[in-house]
Amino acid sequence: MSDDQFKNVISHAKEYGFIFQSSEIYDGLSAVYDYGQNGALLKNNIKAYWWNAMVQMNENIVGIDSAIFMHPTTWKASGHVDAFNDPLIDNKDSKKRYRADVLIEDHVEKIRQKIEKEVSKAQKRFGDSFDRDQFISTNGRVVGYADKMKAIMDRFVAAMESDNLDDVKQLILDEEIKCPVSGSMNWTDVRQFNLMFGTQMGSVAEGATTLYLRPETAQGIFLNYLNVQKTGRMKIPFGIAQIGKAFRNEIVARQFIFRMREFEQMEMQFFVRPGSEMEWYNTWKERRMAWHASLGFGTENYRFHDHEKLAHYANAAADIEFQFPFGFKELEGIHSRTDFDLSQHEEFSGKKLQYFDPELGENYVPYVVETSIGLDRMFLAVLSKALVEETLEDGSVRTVLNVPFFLAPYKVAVLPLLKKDGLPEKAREIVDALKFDHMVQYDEKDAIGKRYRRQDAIGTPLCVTVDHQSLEDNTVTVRFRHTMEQIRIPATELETLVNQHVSMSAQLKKLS
RNA sequence: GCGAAAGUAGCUCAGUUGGUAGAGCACAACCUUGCCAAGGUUGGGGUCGCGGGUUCGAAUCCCGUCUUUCGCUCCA
Repeated sequence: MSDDQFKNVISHAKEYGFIFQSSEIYDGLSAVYDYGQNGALLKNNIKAYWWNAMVQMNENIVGIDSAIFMHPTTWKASGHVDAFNDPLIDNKDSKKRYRADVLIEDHVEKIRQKIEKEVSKAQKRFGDSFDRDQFISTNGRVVGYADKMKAIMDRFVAAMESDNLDDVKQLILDEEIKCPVSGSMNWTDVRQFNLMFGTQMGSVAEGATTLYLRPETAQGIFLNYLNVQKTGRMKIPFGIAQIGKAFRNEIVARQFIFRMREFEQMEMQFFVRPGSEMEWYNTWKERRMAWHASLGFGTENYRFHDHEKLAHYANAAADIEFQFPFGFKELEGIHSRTDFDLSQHEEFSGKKLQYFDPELGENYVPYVVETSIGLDRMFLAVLSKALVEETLEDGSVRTVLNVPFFLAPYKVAVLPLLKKDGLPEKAREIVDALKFDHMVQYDEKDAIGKRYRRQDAIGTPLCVTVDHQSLEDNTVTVRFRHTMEQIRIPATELETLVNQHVSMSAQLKKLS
C-alpha cells in the first residue's frame, strides 16, 4: 500500500468520525488523537472481541482493571526508572543522535585500550619476569591514563546524579570527543528524556510524592497476582487480562495513531510453572496468531519476528507484525518474562509472591508468558485493511469499509425509501424493535443509493429499506454491504437475520 | 531533536507580477424522486494554521512559531 493510500485512511478516519486530532482548535497536540463517534464504537468492538476471546472463552483467564497511578517503587522494581532515562546528544553536522553516556563510555574504553597497549609492550620487553599488577600501579604513563579514566567517570557520574547536563556536555567538549561519523565536535546540548510522564500527588509545598503515569499495564497485573490467585482460587497455569491506558513520553511519536504518547494496551499475563514457559510461549504465539487470522484480512499480512536481542526481563520474545500502509510493523508482542517481575517485586516489597503448587507440593515464583497488543495499532490495522475503493461493473467507484460484521460501528441502517406516505413511521418502528440489541442508524435524507454508500463508508453491514409494499405485507428489503445484494423478508424475521449476521458469538465459536 | 515538504470551507483542491477569497463534493431547508454517491431552488460555513515584519495594500514576500507527512534517530 502506498503513501497515498495511507493518506486516504487518515482523511477517511477524520471525514467519517473515526479519529480526530486532539485539541484541533488549538492547533492540535503532537501525537495525541481522539476517537470520534464511529471510532469509539469500532474500538469498543475490538476490545470486546479480545476480551471475550481471552476472559470469556478461557476458564483459567480472568480480567482486572487496575489504576493508572501506582506506588512509585513499582517502577524502580520493574527497571523502568533506570532503563527509561537516557541522556541524548546530537551532532549538528552528521545529524546523528547518540546517548551521551555511550559516547563517554566509548571514550573511556579507548583510554583503557591504550593502557593495554602499554602493558603488552612492557610484557614483550620484560618477558617472564613481568609483573602486570606492579607495572600498572607504578608505570607513570599507565597511572596517568588510569587517573584520567577515573576522573572522567567520576565527573560523569557526579554530573548525572546532580542532573547537571551542561557539565556532561562540557565533559564531552573537554575530552574532545568527536562524532564517529562527521568527526566534528559541533554538538547540541545534552537533553534527558524520561520516557515516563511524572506528576505530583499531594501538595507540592508539603513535599509531594512524584508519581508516574504507568508506561505499561503489565505491572498492575503483577502487583495483583496474589490477590487474584487467592480470591479467585486460581490454579497454575492461569492468566490475568487487562485493557487500559499507558503513557510514554516518546521522543518521536508519529505515523498517525501507530505511535502515540497516550495509548491503550490489551495485555494478558499467563502464570506458569518454571520450566514450562517455552511450551506456553509457543502455545500463545499460535493462539494469538489464530485470533488475528480470524478477522479475515489475509494471513499474508501477518508474520512473526523473533527477537534476537532480548530485554533484561525476557528469555524469549517475538512480535506479530502486520502489514500496515507503511510496511510490516509490530502489532503485538509475546514475551517469556521469566520470574523477573515477580522476583523484583518480592525483593523491593519484602513480601513473598510465591505460589504453592499442590501437585508438586512446593512453593515457587511463577514464570510469566505475556501477550501484549496495542489497541490503537489494532484499530489502525483494521481500518487500513478494511478501507477499500471498489470498482463496480458500471465503472463507478464505491468506497467501502469492509470490517468484519461483528466489529462494525453500526450493524443496521433503516431507510425509508421515501420521506412520505408513512414510510418514515414504519421505519422508526423497525429501529425501535432492533435498538435494544444493536447499534441502529436511521436515515431518510437523500436518494436511497447515496444512503447505501454513506453506510458503506462507515462499514454498516446491513441496510433495511422500507417501501410501500412494506406497509401492505410487512416485508422489507435487506441489502448486504459486501455484495450489495438485496433480499426481501418479512419484518418479523429481521431480528433473527441481524443476529445471525452480526453476532460476535458465532465468531468466537469459530475461534475455539 | 535534525533535515526536507506541506498547512486556504467538514473533505479534495484552485487562487496569475502583492490589490480585501473560489470550485466540486459534503452540510441544512424545501421541491422532485420506486433501490446503489440522481435533479432543482435557497441557505449556512473561511480574520487563508498562529504571531510579527516589509508595503498605501499580504493567502501571496521575509522572520518566528505550532501542527502534519517523509527521511534520519529512538523504540521493553
